Amino acid sequence: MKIEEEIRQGSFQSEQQRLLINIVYTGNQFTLSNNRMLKQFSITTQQFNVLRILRGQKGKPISVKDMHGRMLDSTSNVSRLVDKLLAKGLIERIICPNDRRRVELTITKKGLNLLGEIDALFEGMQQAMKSAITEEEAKIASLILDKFRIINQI
Amino acid sequence: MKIEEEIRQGSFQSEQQRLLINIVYTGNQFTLSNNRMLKQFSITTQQFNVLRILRGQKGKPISVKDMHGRMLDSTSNVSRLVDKLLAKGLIERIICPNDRRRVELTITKKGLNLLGEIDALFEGMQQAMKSAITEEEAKIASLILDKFRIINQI
DNA sequence: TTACATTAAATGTTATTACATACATTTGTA
DNA sequence: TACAAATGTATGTAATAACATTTAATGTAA
Repeated sequence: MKIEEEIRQGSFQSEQQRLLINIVYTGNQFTLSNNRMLKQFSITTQQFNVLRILRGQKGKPISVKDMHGRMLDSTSNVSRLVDKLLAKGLIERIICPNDRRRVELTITKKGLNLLGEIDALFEGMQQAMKSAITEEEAKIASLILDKFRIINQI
Repeated sequence: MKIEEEIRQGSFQSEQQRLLINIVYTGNQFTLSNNRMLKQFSITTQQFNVLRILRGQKGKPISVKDMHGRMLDSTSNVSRLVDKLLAKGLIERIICPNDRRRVELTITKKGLNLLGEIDALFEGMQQAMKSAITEEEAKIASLILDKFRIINQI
């Protein structure tokens, strides 16, 4: 469905404005759908993102600050996300001996196992995405979004 | 900057996966930037959206339910947004005489004036968007996003 | 008409956001 | 060494989000 049908808006000031609304709307939908999917595993999207970044580190620890820089939602409070994940035994938290201000994070086996379970569910979404648009279309859209993002720097 | 540089992620499972991350990240950035811009007018992005939908009605009232269906963030609690906007005198709220369950909303002159002030500020963003990407690019990206959104229906 | 289902809006509740601020540690410089 | 500035993390907070539930009005069928 076209974005103007989804939100029942007749017209936009410009195609660029329409795209802006489309991005925000589509992003919100994905986030919401992800939240619901992850609820059965008792974690939030943000916690899931922390876990995935840690898995991507392949054992190499990462500081709270660096984790923050890599998250999709730059306002997220990593300290508190870490608290939650620690309480569930999904990550480990070690104060860096060289610089005692720093806190290094790693994922536990339990965390990896949880991600493994979730991966299976996300396979379906991977397939759905591939049947919705081609690889070429995805590349084109990503390039346009990359350029479009500069308007935030104002 | 490319999305993989923004979030310092080396690679993605697929181009479609990369686009998904790109949409969510870009949408979050816009929302955040909007929130900050609107703060000087003491309204939130959601309240702003309600006001804009009401202005688009050109005087024709809209119910809380229909307002909900047209919002970008489908989880927003319109009743409470209405409370806030009412308290500021930006909208009016009338119980529908034909169906007393329904509540009809309209924007006040004060609300229209506020939108007018904000419009001026958004002009700059409109220009920035137009210099970032062409009309053609915006159309192409919107079409791809429209197709991509079907993956949420799973 | 009565009983029950359905619809529209409001309200309750708990967790999370979006900041601001504080705290501890380290760095740079005289 | 002393000491201000900078850095990394944690905490305080008021507002908001994400539901679940409730209230009130209407629709519908026996």
